[in-house]
Amino acid sequence: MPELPEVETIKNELLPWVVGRSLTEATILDAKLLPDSCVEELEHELTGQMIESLERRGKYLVFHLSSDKSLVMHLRMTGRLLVNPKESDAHVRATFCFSNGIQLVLSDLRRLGVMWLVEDAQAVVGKLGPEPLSESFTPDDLAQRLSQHRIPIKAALIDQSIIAGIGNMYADEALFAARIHPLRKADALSVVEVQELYHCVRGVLSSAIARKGASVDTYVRPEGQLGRAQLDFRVAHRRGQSCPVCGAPIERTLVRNRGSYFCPNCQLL
DNA sequence: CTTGGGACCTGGCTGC
DNA sequence: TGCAGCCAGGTCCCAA
Repeated sequence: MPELPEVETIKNELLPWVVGRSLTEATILDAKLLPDSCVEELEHELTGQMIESLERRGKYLVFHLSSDKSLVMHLRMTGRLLVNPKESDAHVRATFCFSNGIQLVLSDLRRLGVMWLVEDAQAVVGKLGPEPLSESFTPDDLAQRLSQHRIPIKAALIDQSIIAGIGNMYADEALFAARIHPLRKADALSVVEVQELYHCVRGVLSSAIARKGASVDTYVRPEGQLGRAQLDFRVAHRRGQSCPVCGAPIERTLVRNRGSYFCPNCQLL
């Protein structure tokens, strides 16, 4: 599932294909993709537009167009962006043809992905919390934000308005690395614990970007290769397997209705 | 106001 | 073998 490292990888690998290129044709095959606009209007508005730049904000992709509008995309659980896919695909939801002859395909098995064409991308991404990997984001920022919430720390880490880009998998990995139980209250962590968590969040995300994302479930990179970050996972999706630190079996519990994997011995409540 | 839980969506897997 | 039900989870929406 695309979280920050996966979306960052998609952005990096898509960049050379689309930036500076013009859209010759846009085809939306699933109206559910557009919560706020109609298919024909959006197809028409996109045609002829040049992609001036492409950026990631949280888990969103933002295509800045020559019309000064922005196409903002969220892949949610199973959305994929593929360049010139060779294999046939029953879940294609949109296709984009570019002036350099390439075809960009949006495929989405569970149909939860969405996109918006907006005057100002802030209308979509404005409510997001800080980027965890930005230089301006400090341990004090994290401490200040966590201190305002009584919710489980796991729920706080995946709340996009508190901090942007972390999803279920990387929240579990960061909490394991920091030896913090997912159900601890966000505002009850010590200064030392928050500092440790800050470094673990950044470490886990940076390593995953270096590995080009985690290919669990449906994630593949735009040119079809798999990511390798899942090979580093120590607790995520490893219920029953041995904790790499102490050997105890990894457990799964629910936090806000999300499966949460942790070591009951290393991460005490 | 905050917090928590369900809905959305589909296909693979598990267990009876 | 068949099939019901669980599981995956990002975000929105509603209720307490």
